Amino acid sequence: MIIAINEYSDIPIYLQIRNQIVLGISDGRLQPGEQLPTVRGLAEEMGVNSMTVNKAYQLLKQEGYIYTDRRNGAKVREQLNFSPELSEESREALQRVISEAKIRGITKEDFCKICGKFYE
Amino acid sequence: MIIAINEYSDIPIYLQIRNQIVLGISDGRLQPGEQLPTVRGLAEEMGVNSMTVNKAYQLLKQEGYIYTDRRNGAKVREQLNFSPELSEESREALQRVISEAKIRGITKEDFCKICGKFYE
DNA sequence: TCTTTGTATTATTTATTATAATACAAACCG
DNA sequence: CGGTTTGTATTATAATAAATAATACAAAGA
Repeated sequence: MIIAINEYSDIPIYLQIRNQIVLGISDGRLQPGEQLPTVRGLAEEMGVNSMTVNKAYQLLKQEGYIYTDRRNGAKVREQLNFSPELSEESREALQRVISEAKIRGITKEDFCKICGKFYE
Repeated sequence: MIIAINEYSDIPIYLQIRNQIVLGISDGRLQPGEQLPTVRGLAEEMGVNSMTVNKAYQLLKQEGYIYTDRRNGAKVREQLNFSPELSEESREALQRVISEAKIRGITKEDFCKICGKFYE
């Protein structure tokens, strides 16, 4: 899976990496059990420091999306056993998005249509 | 309107202020044309630096939510004439939220229900 | 004139982010 | 066994962002 960063974004690189991998898992481009690039390999490919990639992997590991093995690298977890509820961070982010939507006059129905597109 | 900040949040104070004011506008706690607290007043009330509040107001002004007057302070804009579409930032944030929701097994229907709650 | 408003300026401190250069333990490979 | 590759730890440094502090200014109302 191609991971590209936007150097002009105000989102830190390590978070952009984390976000893209989570997105890849969610849309199936990364399968459960699939091998991720090595820390050094991805760092070189992206032109960033390997510790920056490591930071992203540490976060993904802590969040339960991946696991790592000293020898075998990082893999997507086979069973992503999360609770079927949004995290606190996501709920707050969603509230911010919806507050903007309301101000812009986007109806609940239209908003759900937009969500549907992201759901595919 | 009460503006409270979470000092343990990883969101900068000036953004927390900005977010709460946008939220207040969206749910009607702040009405169009309504006077906002003064920069210095709000800073003292919240126990933060006045330049931090000023930074939030600058952002809100730039985004088109409020306007300021050297003598009369800051007010919510009467006509919030935004395009009826989400900003790029909001769309990206929504995509991140939905990617997490999908991984957690939350269906599109359940997600729309959650959105409905935020819409009131 | 005095006060209050947002704003500008300058400096300093703190925290975060990113890079750099190594090093280490574990485990696989030939 | 020796060499290589893996994630990880360490230490230092640089760059940037965030927050505070202390003033000062122009505008405008009382």
